[in-house]
Amino acid sequence: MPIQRPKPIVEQVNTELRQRIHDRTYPPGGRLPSESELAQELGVSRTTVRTVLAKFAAEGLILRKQGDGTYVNERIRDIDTRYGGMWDFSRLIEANGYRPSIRTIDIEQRPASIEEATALTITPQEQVISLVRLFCADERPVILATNIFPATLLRMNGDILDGSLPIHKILQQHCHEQIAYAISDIEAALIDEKLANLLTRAVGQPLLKLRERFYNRDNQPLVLGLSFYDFTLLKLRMVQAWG
Amino acid sequence: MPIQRPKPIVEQVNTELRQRIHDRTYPPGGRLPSESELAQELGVSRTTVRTVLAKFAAEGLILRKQGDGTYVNERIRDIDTRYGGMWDFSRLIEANGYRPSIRTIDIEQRPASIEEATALTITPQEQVISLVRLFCADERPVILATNIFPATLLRMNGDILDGSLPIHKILQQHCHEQIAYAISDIEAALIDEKLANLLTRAVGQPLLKLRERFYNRDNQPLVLGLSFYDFTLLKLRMVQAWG
DNA sequence: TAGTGGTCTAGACCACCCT
DNA sequence: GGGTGGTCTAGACCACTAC
Repeated sequence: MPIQRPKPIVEQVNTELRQRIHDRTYPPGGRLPSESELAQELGVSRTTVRTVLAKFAAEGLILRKQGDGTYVNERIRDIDTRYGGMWDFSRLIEANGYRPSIRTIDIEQRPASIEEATALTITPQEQVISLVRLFCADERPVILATNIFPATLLRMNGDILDGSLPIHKILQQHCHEQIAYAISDIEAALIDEKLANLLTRAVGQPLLKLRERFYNRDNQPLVLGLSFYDFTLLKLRMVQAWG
Repeated sequence: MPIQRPKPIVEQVNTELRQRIHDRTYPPGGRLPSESELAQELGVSRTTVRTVLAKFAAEGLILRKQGDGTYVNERIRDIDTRYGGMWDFSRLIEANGYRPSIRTIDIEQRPASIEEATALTITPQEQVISLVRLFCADERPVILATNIFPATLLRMNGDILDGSLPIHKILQQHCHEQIAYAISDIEAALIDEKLANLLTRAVGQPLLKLRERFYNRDNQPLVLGLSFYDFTLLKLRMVQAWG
């Protein structure tokens, strides 16, 4: 396990310890070495180790007991808690034990609607890119996701969007924009005929509906997301740790 | 603003700075003093200030720009992002701008079902407490919440449960147990006749359904939660920050 | 009592943005 | 150049738990 100086040490320690938990070097329910031991072994300060362990504890991945030790949480070990879980549908599908694939249903450039223009702080005349994709788990459709962003964000105009990428990667690659945070509203909806067709489910059944807005560090709206989520195949699971 | 030594300094700084953002001492979109200035003014180390600011940044409450400064996120300022948001329904109702109230629908002691016993790691013969409550926003019913926990957890047997408390306070007060983390599954459901009656909504409309499991630091299951959530009145909103 | 995690400090150096 | 946030260190002291 070579710690390389040029890359942030905290990131390297994070990756290494996460790996050790995942590959059962530190078994489920088992105790980790003490912070001092880890610091010495990895050649970093105890503060650095604590930064990483604090992150794990916030995810519920480990349980820390003062005066005792740090233990791997066997209930969380296999849950991918990085990011909020909703950003990257492919990872979500993988975390549920399926093989992810993506079908691009539609991609078009058109003027923004009133609502879209308001949310993106542009004028209704301005052009937006609308990207509609179907995420599948083992070839079974589970999520229908629509993303809308201003066409002016596209740096390389002749470029063809890579529909296999998660939306934050598309922004990064095609627009040189970095997503800083997202606000998501979770709702429920009924399957209509169009959705039933795409998701191969029965009309009238309940679905999860996710409305998302993504912003960069300058608080500029980048993308809108509207997703329909078949929770019968895919668990939308959140872990919340106290403190 | 008196910083008292006996209580954790980080907590005091957290409270103070959160207050300043909330009461517009640092106005929406405005810039905070630099970390060094804050450290000096509050009489703490820069590390301590950074610990607090890192937490705010993770909630999306502030936006930090290297070489520039730290800014209040006007889009998040009024969103209560502490805890995951789903634990404390009364706070959730308040955060949406309503006055919360709670009606206890039913409270009983009975043997655990197979599923309950499995989830709580007890035997089906063992007794559980079932607490059904209706949370209202300005007297309008919005959440029907059922909590189930082993009767053996109750320390004071003659005691009457305080139905006005959030579940983690009940555990604390009546069982001397501290919730360390929770796992929540978010689903959608259709309103049936019973729900329609309690929530005064039409049969067949979609609802959010939350399945929650709460654990203590020893990874012992404490409580199960099953809640039906009327998202038309109450936004279930999550903020996810990148990094 | 020994060892663990919890708290907090002081300060070094770097990368980056502004003017 | 001067100030900002980003990274990292070494070490002190405390609170708690197990033995």
